[in-house]
Amino acid sequence: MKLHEFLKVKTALNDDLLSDLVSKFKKKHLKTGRFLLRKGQIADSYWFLEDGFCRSYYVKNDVEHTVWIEAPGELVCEIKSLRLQIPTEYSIQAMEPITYYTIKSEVLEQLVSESAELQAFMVRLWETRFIIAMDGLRAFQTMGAKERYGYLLKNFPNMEKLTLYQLANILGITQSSLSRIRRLK
Amino acid sequence: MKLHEFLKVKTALNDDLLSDLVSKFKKKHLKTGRFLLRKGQIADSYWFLEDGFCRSYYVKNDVEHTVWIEAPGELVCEIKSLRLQIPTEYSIQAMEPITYYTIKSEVLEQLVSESAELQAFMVRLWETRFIIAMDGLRAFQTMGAKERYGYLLKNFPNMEKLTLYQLANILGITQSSLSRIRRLK
DNA sequence: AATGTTTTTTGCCAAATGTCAAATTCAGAA
DNA sequence: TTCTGAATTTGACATTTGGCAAAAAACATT
Repeated sequence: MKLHEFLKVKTALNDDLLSDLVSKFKKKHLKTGRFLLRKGQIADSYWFLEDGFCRSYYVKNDVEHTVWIEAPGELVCEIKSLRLQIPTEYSIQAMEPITYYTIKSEVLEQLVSESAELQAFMVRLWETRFIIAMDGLRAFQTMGAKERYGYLLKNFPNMEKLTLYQLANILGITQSSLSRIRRLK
Repeated sequence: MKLHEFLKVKTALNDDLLSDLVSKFKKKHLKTGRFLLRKGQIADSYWFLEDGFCRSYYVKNDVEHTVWIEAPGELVCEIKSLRLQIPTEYSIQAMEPITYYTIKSEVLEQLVSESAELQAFMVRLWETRFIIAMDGLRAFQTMGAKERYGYLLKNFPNMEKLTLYQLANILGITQSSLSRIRRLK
């Protein structure tokens, strides 16, 4: 079971606590195109993606902007909506049939508050996300589109899963620009 | 004492633990232009900025790129270098005479590991940073330079402290472009 | 006030990216 | 295979942004 492995590797929980934690998750499935979260909802869960990719997108002026891709083996959470209790600006959609485990945030956070190991895990989780986000920001601040494209592919090979249009969104450029960038390299 | 207030508000520590924690920080000062951290060093501390602003910048091809501004009342930490134990890519420089408190990461993290309240505080700290970073990423992905400029000023009025050149860096454009954007608005 | 330094603005032109639409390619369904 | 719809590429042209250097403005020092 991937969730079990994930938590075993990432936390220092003993087997009892680990099993207890895992048992609090519910296994679910989603067909291609269905949503883990839809714009306007208030997020109240964490999801562990076991299998299949999702993409997060943002809608502005009736246009979809894909902002990120969620890969199997990741603990996914729309923390802004969850923490501020505001409707989320994002939709998280299954790009293919997915298997995931879900846990309500109150349940997870109750467990977290009772376990130093789990708290440490959460700190690391958000630290790591923050580091990745800051590296991305710097890519926008200091690189042109071509260089950013190379950076993204090198560090996130998963991006190959996206359509040209979606990948261009993530790079902050148009699909025609990305197509031309590809041609020249 | 600003540090004391900061921790009192942000953590749910009782007065004893709070005072104990505060006592582990050392108060320091830095003159304008001096560094909290220099490129190539391995970060091993957290800093609480009590007074005065700093800027973080990144050097690429011998050119400085200001990437962010650190304001009084913030707990500052170069988490990538600290966590991965790699030389930092950033320099953090005092933009004016600053007063700050410093604590070694081992010391803080030891205390954190012993206190559920402090652990919760650290989780919130990095969650919040992550949210801000993701909003910034989305600004790059979905806005042009003009709109991004408006967004930045509205949400981070501190940016007024920066020179045109530094602000342009943060926006990912050149100073001449920013100057032109300003003229038109 | 005079001087020197830094910051900002501006002009000129080049390069990058955007917009829109049509052509082409690709992939799956029939 | 053939057909169909989606994805990608391409062309023509507009707009934005960059690079560079000089001019102008703002600031600080004497």
